[in-house]
Amino acid sequence: MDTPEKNRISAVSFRNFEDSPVFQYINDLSPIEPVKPPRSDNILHSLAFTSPSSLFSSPQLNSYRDSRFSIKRHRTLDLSSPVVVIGETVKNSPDALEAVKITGLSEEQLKCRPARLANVSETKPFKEQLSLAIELADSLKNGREGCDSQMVSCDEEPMDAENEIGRSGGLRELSDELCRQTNDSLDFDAGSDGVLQTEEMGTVSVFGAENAMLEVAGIQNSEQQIPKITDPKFYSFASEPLQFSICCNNSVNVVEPRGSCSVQISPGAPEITLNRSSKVAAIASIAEAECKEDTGLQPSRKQQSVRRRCLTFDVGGSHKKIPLRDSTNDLPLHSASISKAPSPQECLETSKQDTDEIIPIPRTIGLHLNSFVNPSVSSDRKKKKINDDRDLGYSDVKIMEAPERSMEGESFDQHMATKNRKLSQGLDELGSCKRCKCRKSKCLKLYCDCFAAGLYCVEPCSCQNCFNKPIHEDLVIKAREVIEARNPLAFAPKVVSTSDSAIDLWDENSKTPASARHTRGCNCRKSGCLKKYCECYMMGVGCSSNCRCMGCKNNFIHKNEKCEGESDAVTINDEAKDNDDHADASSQNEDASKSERRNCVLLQSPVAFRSLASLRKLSEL
DNA sequence: GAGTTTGAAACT
DNA sequence: CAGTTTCAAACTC
Repeated sequence: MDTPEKNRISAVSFRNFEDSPVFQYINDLSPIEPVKPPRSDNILHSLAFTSPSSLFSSPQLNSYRDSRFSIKRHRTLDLSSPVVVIGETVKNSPDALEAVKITGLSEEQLKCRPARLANVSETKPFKEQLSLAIELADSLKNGREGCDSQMVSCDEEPMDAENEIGRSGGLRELSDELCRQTNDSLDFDAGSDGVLQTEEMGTVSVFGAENAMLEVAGIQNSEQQIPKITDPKFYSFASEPLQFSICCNNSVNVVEPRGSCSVQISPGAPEITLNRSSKVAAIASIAEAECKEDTGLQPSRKQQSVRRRCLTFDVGGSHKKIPLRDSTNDLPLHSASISKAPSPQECLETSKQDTDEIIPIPRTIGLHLNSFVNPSVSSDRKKKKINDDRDLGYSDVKIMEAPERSMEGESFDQHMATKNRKLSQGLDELGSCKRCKCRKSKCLKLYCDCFAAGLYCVEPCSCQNCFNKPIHEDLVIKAREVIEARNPLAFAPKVVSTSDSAIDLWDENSKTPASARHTRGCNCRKSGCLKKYCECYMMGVGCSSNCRCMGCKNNFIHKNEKCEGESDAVTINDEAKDNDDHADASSQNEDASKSERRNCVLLQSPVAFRSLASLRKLSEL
């Protein structure tokens, strides 16, 4: 607790930092700010369609996301806890890697609170600890080179330094970052998220999440690894002998298990510690999740539809296994799963009971749904990946073996095949794979269907020079920002209801969005809005007054008209337009009727279908 | 599969 | 804001 004596010590120790230019810089940074979740009244517009994930900033349904805590990412490296931990770790144990990673982890968490700095880092001067950290990170970086190619498959594209950081994962990232910290600015790139990345709206990026899982599995560097999972609400990670945990509720706990110290930085904060046995917990929980998925405990389609690019596995939310990812998708496929894990509250309780026992891992791992992709990838490849990992010294392949053991007679291949089928089905339902063929846009413009839909490109895509991949997450985000700056609604659903009630939107018999309309309308000139060049037609909605099309024959039914009367179904817009088209009326009417029937029967676009499915589900709630 | 058409997106 | 260019999907052969 904050006794006067402790405060006095803190104040004295803090002076060690004040002289540091680094600290001065940090001190000038803006404080961390919580991000308010979107209002629920955005549901109708956001849940549907191609609305992006948390990676993107467009409003979206937040039903399954814990809105209690969101962190706005700051592009700064926090030097408070990292230095402390590194200093302690270097001094006390060979678990240097943990310390380095902790350095990265704390980036998001602590915004340089002097009191914390003072309390925790009494053992070494700030500069000394920092230099130790840099030295350590450098040495570790050199030792990690061989792992990079295994961690992620390289893109054919050369990567810039920024991407390189993101690709290589936390260690190199951290090392580079640390070096940069000392050499020039303290700018900490938000995209270098190998170790930890939290995103706005409280999710963790795919990249960060998967790396987090790697670390949970202890895969990266065998014995030196610590269990680590990240959560915007609750970060906890540990090493021996130092155990270190950070809570977002203004607390930092440092536990020296050998009994030397236990520093409670902030009064009232729960003490959360993890140790290496957490790896066992991770493995067990992942295995459990694998089994559960096969027994049907998968998230509903509704959840999937809401969680697009980055699925979030929040505290209090349902648990969703993060599926394996194909190596061609840039990220490791092993251990790319997170499973049932208790809430932080449960974590606290468990850890209090016995920190040497299996410690639950805090949840909230985000994942791009595209990681579901590539169900066709053979399990042999996955196995090969595992073996490769093993050859590279990734010790905890148990994380993949666990489901095999748990399957009682079902082979690994069968298990994977079953899972892949399910993933494939889910993928099809969501229409997640756009299979773009972009050549020049780098898949970072709205030309790219994948990008426009808030999806990463995946293996089925035949795009060239693609940057719309998790390893280029920074670029994706930036591209997104640029586009949204130009048009804030660029990523908004293109089809929205014109009705007040979502229930009205869905014609159960005809599967028709009776009141759905393209928000911006089309501008077709030659296609008559009867080909898929026309976005209205593509989305399965009729042209409306929003459209500026010429010779429109996409005579959809307006909200007050009935579907059965196909021949009568003429929109107001069409009436005006049809005045220009009387010469071709007879043949066109036939086409129009076909179009209407088609529209009434099926929303051909997966996006539109998904959108309406979401609306229908919403109406059922 | 190559070439053409089309309209949205991007650019000026 | 309008005109032009770029782009990738849709379409045709």
